Amino acid sequence: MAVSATRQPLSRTPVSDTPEAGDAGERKPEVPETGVRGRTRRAILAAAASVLARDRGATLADIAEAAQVGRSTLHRYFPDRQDLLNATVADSFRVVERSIAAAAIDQGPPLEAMRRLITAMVDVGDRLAFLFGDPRVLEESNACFEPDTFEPDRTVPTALSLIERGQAEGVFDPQVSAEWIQQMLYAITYTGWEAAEKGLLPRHGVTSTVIRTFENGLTARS
Amino acid sequence: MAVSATRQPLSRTPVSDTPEAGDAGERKPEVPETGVRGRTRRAILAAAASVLARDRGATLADIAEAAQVGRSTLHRYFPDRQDLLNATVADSFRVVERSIAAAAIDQGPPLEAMRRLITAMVDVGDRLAFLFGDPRVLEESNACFEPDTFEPDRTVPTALSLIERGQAEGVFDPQVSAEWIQQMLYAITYTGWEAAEKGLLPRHGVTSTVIRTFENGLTARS
DNA sequence: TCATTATGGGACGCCGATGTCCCAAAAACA
DNA sequence: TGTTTTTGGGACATCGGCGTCCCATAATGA
Repeated sequence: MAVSATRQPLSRTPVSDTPEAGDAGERKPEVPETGVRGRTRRAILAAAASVLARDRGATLADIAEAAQVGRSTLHRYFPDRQDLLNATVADSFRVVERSIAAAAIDQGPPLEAMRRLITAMVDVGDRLAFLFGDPRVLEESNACFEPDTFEPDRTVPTALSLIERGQAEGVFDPQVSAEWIQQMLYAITYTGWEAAEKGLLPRHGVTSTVIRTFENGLTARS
Repeated sequence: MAVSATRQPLSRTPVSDTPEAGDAGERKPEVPETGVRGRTRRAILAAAASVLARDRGATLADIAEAAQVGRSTLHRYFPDRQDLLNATVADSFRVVERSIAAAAIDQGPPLEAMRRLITAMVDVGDRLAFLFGDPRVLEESNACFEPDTFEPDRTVPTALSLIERGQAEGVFDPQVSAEWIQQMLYAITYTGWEAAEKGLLPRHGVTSTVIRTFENGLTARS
């Protein structure tokens, strides 16, 4: 993995690259994205995230096959490999953000909020694995983020803010940096996802195990 | 990363592919591996582990450059990319095993043994990052391991045995599987190495932070 | 049913990484 | 110093993934 969530990327807002969503940004005089196109597009994006999460360096043919789509069709939607990568990053961000937003981690006791956050993260495990599994995925797609469009406040409450709030309230370990806790949050979640992936952990047990490890570590509680 | 330490690979013994070490296995009628050859060979292997740990998919030219060696020289020592990969895996195993062996994790209280183990693992962080950073690295080099040469008993005491011993003595969490603890052991160590790698954590603080997180998790202790 | 749109697969050229070969220069050794 | 070993870099062919183009076919929808 790498689980490198530097620069709390969840607080960055991707440049409008989501055609089917709101059309606030620029003119979209292209085909109004009929239902068919939207469906194939989403299928490709989902397949890309899923395949790349399990195998970085997967070929475009692999992704097309996973999406049950011809390689030409894939190229028709995403001319470049980089285009596909950027779009998949942006799409995965939206999926993850939506899941996290539903957890309302800025409300309630930090410990419970963290449990909701972990649950939300495990739910979108493959997207997280894609986004943070390889540091380069994010770095290379950084180009598609507008450095000016920083709106860290108007965005989804970040994990980091929850961590800092928890530390301030004496719930999370104040001896280590908030960034470390964030890194470990991703690392533990990723490990849980991976363990389930290879059958080492039952799917339904991932969340509780991750939460348990996050809160107690790996020694026995007295 | 991936931190996939399935099948407790540290208990497997690679097929004799270490020319400069003992010559117990087979006839080695080749050049008796003079000092020069040994040094360049080790330089290449170290560079390969280091570079590949930080960038899977690094090119052979990258590795040669990092080893301060011409690309032809690299090919002279390792004709194939796969050859280099296998040799680097075997070499990294030896380095890691040696470091772990020095920790004598089969002696003393489990908690202290674990602290020594973590210290030893952090010391060879880049080797671990190479070995477990990408599940495929190990899978693909599995071919160079003799399935018959299984000697799980005569080998270095494994982390798993320490974990099981600790669980039996009520020191490590008995509610989760030993395999999960092992996975997390690699994951936390890897995260610490990576954090230091990107300057997020001071080098000297990695070990203590990893130990702290392993033992206590990320919530504040009462 | 008919026109439009989307799809899949094949053919092709391109390019970077790989692996091989060769030779002159540098280093090691006697 | 002279011989042998080792090295680095260039030249070359190969291979696989990528990106483009084209066309017959299937799906959509009016």
